[in-house]
Amino acid sequence: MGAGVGGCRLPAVLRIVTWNVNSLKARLPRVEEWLAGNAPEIVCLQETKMADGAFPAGAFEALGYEAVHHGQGQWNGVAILSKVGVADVVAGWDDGGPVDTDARVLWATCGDVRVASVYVPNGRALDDPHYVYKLGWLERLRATLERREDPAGQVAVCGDYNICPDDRDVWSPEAWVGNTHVSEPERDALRAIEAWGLEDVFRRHHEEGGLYSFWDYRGGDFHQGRGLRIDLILATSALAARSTDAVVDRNARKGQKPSDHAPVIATFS
DNA sequence: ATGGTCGTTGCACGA
Repeated sequence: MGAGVGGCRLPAVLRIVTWNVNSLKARLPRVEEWLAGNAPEIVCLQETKMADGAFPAGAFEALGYEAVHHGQGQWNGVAILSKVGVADVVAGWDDGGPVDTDARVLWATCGDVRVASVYVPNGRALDDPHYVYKLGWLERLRATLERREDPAGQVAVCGDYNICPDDRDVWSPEAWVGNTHVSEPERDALRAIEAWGLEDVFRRHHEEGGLYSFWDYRGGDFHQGRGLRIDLILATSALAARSTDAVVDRNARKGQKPSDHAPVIATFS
């Protein structure tokens, strides 16, 4: 597909995936298997946990993907894989602000979509300095969108936001009171990003709650249904208007050596 | 969830 006549190389259907793989080194066999079976056009990965020199670009090339990676070593790390081209790559912040040694954001234009793969800081605890870093990081992302991107264009900001947009996205809102991922400042920061002109594509297709993308490895959380929806595909209205469906592939959370996150897949016509 | 596991790298910490 995509090799049509008349010079049109864009596929009729576009699927955008976001997946926190929790170490691409540990996860490569699972990721390769999943890509071979699903073959989405654009994939945003987070927590690759490797340096750029260790990134297995050849494995993705063999599956038909052009790949770009922004890593730092053993923590963080984000990547974009594309069957529809990669252009205008921006790794990290380009706003001239303070140096951020964490590799958490990567941009590329893939076909007709401007794509970001983001790994928002966890925050750790409401009284932890890392929580302040998280809120500042989200504001920096919002300011980058405002300064550099076009809200009237087709933009997808995909990744692990480490925020549950609302209580429908939390297995037990009561158990999470006082924790990160659900606090009002975090949700306000996410809403401020959306207010620039982005929509939660999965929510567009699923008003119901109880559908999650992350389950802690501990305590059998996956089998107990104790999950969070923190992996989001945010799209501008021009792109969201093309969306026909969005799903979480829970099967990828099963079996041997799964990531603690499942891939989220949005389909566009 | 008081913890529970799995990833990193070492013999603890991050998610």
